[in-house]
Amino acid sequence: MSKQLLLQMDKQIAGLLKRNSLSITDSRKKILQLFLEQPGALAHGDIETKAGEKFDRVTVYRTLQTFVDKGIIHTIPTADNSIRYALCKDACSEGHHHDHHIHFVCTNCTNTYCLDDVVTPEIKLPKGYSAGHVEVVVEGICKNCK
Amino acid sequence: MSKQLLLQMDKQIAGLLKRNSLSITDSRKKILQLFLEQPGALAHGDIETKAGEKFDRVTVYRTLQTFVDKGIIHTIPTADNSIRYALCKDACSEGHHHDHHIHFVCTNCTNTYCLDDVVTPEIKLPKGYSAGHVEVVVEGICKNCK
DNA sequence: AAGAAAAAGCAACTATGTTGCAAAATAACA
DNA sequence: TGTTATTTTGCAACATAGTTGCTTTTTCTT
Repeated sequence: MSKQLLLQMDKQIAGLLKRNSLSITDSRKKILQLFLEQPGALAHGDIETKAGEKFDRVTVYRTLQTFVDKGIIHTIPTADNSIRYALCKDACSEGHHHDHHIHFVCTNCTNTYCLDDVVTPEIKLPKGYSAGHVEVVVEGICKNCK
Repeated sequence: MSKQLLLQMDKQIAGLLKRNSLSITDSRKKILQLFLEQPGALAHGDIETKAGEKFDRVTVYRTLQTFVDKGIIHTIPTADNSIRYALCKDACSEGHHHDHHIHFVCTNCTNTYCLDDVVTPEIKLPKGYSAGHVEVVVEGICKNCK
């Protein structure tokens, strides 16, 4: 990556942190950068591997938690019990997520993607049940692997 | 539970194990019984607590894995990263699950239910993506808690 | 009932996640 | 810009979750 692009990204990251009234620290910058560079979602393990040489495990956990609380990233549940995280779109704000898109897990490359243009469908529930949040995860082959 | 009902359940359990060519052991019987008694899904922790005084942790892990492999139970992913297990309907067989129903997590009682009558909707994916399995988890209030 | 096969139990280990506290970095402000 | 207050980090210790190899016990087969 060019020096200029790095500087630009640094500004973008700093702005994102400021907007969420978070202090700007090395670990937060590094972890946000990982998300911005990555098209899909990241599992905690990925982040620890990629950023972990520089930062303590605990810091990674706490940083991710902070980002989730602030609505900067959101979690994606998967069948193999490994939570993945992905950047939220602008509409998300603290304590008020708008994650009405579905998630896609590629069984070939194992990447997880947010399909931001695919909204979760209405689900008709049996009598007596009332729906809150609806989570849809589709497994299949992504466009890069087909 | 009456003695007669227990005997009947024992027969049902033994049959289920035999049909899946599994040997009939105390732990398998006990764990299956837990699933049959329980309306909702069970997390590993629940099972370890309820059956764990009698059985080794490792046995519980291996038994659940065996049941999943045979298609006797299936897993339900949840947002809090705790896999839950529930009995499969008859249509499931080894390596070939027919879990086209959705799952419901009650935010009040925290129970997880299979809504067997609610089938997963068709999802229209962007160009290039091909869908395999679709997993839908709805959060809300169940009919017992409303 | 005896031998073969499968499963359970045990021990040890790895991975994952959490908490309290002291040290270091960041922010606020004179 | 330097000083203090606040926030965040790193460390240590702990708690929980899950795995693997191996021996003993149980179940199955005949």
